Amino acid sequence: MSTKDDDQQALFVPNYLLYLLAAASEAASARFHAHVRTHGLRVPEWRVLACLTDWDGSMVTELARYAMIEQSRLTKIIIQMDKRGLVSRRSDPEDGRRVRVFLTDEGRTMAERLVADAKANERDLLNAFRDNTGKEIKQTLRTMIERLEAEAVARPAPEEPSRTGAGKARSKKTET
Amino acid sequence: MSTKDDDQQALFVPNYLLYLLAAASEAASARFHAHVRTHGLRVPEWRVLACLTDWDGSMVTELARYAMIEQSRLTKIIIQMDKRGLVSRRSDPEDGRRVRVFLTDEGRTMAERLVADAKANERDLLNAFRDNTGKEIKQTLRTMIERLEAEAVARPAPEEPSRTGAGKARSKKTET
DNA sequence: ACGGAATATATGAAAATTCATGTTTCTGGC
DNA sequence: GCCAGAAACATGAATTTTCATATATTCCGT
Repeated sequence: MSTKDDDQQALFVPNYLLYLLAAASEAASARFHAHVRTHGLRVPEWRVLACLTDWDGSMVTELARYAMIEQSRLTKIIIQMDKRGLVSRRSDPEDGRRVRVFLTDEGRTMAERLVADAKANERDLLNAFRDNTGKEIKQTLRTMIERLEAEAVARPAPEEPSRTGAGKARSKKTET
Repeated sequence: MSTKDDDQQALFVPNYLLYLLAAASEAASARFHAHVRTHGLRVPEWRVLACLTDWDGSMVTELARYAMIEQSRLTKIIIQMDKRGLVSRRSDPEDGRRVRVFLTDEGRTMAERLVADAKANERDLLNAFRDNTGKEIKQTLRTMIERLEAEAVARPAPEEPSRTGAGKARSKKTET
């Protein structure tokens, strides 16, 4: 027993919280993300559609936060989705700087179908962890996120890049 | 009360398991990832270093699995890290196809420092959830990953792209 | 009403990532 | 030993993503 894949005795990675979170997220999402791709959408696009089912007409910046996509990137994705007819962009009459994003009929159709699929998939997932593993996982994660985000604004992270001087952060374009 | 940020009553996204997992992962990692960048490393590079502290000398394919990075991408990242002197690549004498990756002294120094920082950061995180939120979170995630990966090999995901025929998956390069 | 500071998005160029496929090196029969 | 097929990496071209900044509006204080 235990010839392959180490017994991960005192290994760092397999027991590191951030790794476990990332790996769990990946593992749990893999199947559905593949499903999304069969519909001709990339994951970020699916996220946009999903967010719009909840917050149709929200502005780019908001959408970026909801969908966890950086603003500049989201702008480009939205422009593509617009050309493709999944969403429409209209500048806010109240504030000319803002661009509000709406689902088109086609976009809504696709969004609603995928959300339904997502819910079904989620049911299966939670079901597989019926015992207790998945029992309070959602609440746990919610609490986790809340606290972390609250802390993020409260304690905006220090700097301290160098310690011994060996690992000098290279300001983007140094060397090569 | 509840003017901003909705009461997320029956909203989909804020209660969707896959969203919660991704968001929790992001929120939990944000600070440390920023720390990593101040050391002139990108997240994937940090992952490689971390994995090598556990599995120094592993082959590219293994490393890719451990670090959750696609092979082709990892190859490119490793080549860069090699040039930069963080790792060294040597073809396996036992099997010429394989390329084994090792930490250089410099790489090990940086890796060990960051792993120490990561552990300290993890302590803080788990500490902040001392109550019970973070109590069994790790075990929960571990179980989750195990089951999901087991299931992934057992039930290799079906196909079923179209349902009504509306959302035809576009095979990469169809339409502009 | 004016100018400076904020906000909200858009953009461009450089770098990274993806996908499909090419190479090279083993493996297992025959 | 020889060969088809598999395995492990590397590559190239097309796309995406990133980062820094430009642009356009709105806000505010005076």
